[in-house]
Amino acid sequence: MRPTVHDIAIKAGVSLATVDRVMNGRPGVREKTKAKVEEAIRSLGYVRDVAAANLAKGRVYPFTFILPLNDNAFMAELRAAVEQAGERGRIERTEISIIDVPAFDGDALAKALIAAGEEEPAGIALVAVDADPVRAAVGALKKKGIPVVTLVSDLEDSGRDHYAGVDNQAAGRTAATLLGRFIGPRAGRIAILVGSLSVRDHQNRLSGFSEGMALDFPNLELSPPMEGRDDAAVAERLVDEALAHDPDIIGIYSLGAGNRGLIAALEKARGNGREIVTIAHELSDHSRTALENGLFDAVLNQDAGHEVRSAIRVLKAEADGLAVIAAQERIRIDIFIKDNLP
Amino acid sequence: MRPTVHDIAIKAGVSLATVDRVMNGRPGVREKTKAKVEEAIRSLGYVRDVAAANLAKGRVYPFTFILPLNDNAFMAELRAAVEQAGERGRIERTEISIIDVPAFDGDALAKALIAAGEEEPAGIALVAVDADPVRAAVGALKKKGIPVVTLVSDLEDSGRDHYAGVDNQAAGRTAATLLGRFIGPRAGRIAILVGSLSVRDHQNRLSGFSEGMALDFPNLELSPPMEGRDDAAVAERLVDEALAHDPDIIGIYSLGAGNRGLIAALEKARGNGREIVTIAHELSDHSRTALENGLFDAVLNQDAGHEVRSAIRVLKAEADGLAVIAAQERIRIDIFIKDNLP
DNA sequence: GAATTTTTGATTTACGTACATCAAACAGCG
DNA sequence: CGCTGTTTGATGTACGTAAATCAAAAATTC
Repeated sequence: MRPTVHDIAIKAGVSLATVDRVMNGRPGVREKTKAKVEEAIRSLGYVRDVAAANLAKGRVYPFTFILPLNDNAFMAELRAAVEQAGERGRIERTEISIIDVPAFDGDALAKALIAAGEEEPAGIALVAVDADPVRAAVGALKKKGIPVVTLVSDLEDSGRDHYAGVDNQAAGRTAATLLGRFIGPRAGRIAILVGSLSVRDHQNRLSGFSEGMALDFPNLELSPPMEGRDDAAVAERLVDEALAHDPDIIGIYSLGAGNRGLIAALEKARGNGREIVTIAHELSDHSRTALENGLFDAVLNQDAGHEVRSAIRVLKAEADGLAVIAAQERIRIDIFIKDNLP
Repeated sequence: MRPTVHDIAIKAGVSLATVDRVMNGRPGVREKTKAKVEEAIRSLGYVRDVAAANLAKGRVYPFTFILPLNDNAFMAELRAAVEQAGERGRIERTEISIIDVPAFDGDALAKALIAAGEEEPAGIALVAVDADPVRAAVGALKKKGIPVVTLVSDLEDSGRDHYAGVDNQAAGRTAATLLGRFIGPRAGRIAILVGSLSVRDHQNRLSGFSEGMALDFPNLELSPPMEGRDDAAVAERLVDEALAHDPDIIGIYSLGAGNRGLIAALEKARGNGREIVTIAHELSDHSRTALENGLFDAVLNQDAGHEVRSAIRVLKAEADGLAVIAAQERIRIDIFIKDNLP
């Protein structure tokens, strides 16, 4: 049977109260006694029953998630994941509230952060926009002692406690390798569709992709990136134009959202007898279908659910002043092709 | 504040005892009263505090895992995952014991299953070997009412409750697509290295691979599969011989374990100026290094930790007579290339 | 309407931990 | 030695649920 605080008390030859004092860092215990208790804990291999502890504490963790009002599938999934976590939160004693902000708008995000801080939550998660007001707002939150984690898109030099998202540089390199190898020895040009270069994740993907391409595939040349603002209509127009004006385009890397528009453009291209090797990001109903019918050759994905759960774990740990096992919180870059769709 | 059983009792105008009777299916409650209570539960949105419930029940779930004595990295990882789950089990109130059996030995496995059943555990997980005695043993366990899940390798028509592992047919197809596309339009022959065709997972991978190859890559011909018994030395010899005798081999699909031997053979081939496009299974230190230095082009992986945790979740649900959300328990086929290593 | 059975209520204990309070034992000091 | 302050013990309550017991009330049967 698993040891309890009672067993510790007996083993250490002290009272329950003293064990409690040691375990919860309360004052009034001599060093010698403390050592005895800690020795007993070690030798019995005691681990605190977290469920019982939480039950006794009755503590709840109010967390605030700040999400961009983006109508693409990935953000919808992310939002759903947060909401789901909120429901399950009743069990994990978290209480999650969501604040919406316009997408790609640093000032609005900074304002939202400050407002969120007023409520003194136990932690804040945000999808960062790379802008100085945001950096400042995060700094202010940290000064107030509120744990902050960035979600999906990071913000360097902001003092955030953790980044719950994929290594986007690596994601870009992954895309480069797959695209280059799928295309093979042919020479040609690659079009790049980004959402916005004002978010770190897109910047990093682009840089990783360019780096990987330059290194391994001299036969392929990159066109300057097109900014689609994660909007299907804009993306469709941009891709249409690019394909029309440049017959040498034989591959596309779409590193943002707005896959619907890209798919529409690719369908037209296929109608004209043109096959373009394409790699996109984020698995959704649309991108899944595109994989199945061969319009997309691969999709790189980050699991929104994993990211949200990781963010919550980290926020909780920070709130409790516990250490975070970084390796355990690493979010994987999933590669999907038509054959390994989940 | 979250509603408790007390709130339910008040809302329904009954006593706590009656609420308890309804919630735990105890007898002695009129239909009308039961309906009142259930209505209160619904309207208040009550969800049982699982942590508190488990605490009160003090129930433990003794589970038995039967694992093959295989010295390859994947099985070691699987074993480690089970052991880790065992330690964490103190919290989740599971008590996991491991039974070792010789690898690929149906009779030994069947015997172990019967012995495990004698102990009347709350559930049994096994890495199945495709043999009739095993099927019979599983059937006997089910007749005794013991939940059984297969792990990593499935066993059809055995009555097992669940399979916690990847879709190996799909994994084989995935390998075919990647290998075919990486090779490109060149013609040549593909060598196939299997562990043993007496386990379902290897059978299924092979069949998926053959199917995918035949369908999409007529330029590539398959050599008959070589059985390496997941042993590094055997694998090395087989691959050496194959490469020596057949200069047309331009790709290898290794669908079992024993990557060390394969890597050794590939290194020799590279020394002779021969580059072979290679896809293997299971991410380990060896295969990771092989990816990094280009000996492997892709590695397909199943996350042993996920599989074990899924198996435990399912066993627990079965033991409690709860439904399993199959979609949630699907194990993904991870694709790794040099750029997205975790 | 009395006897019987079924249903419900009231109350208690337990799970493992957190936290508070009060009393007792102890140490150090002049 | 008595005084002060520190350390420890003893004890109780709480968290939300499970499970049991016994008494009381209601419904059913004859």
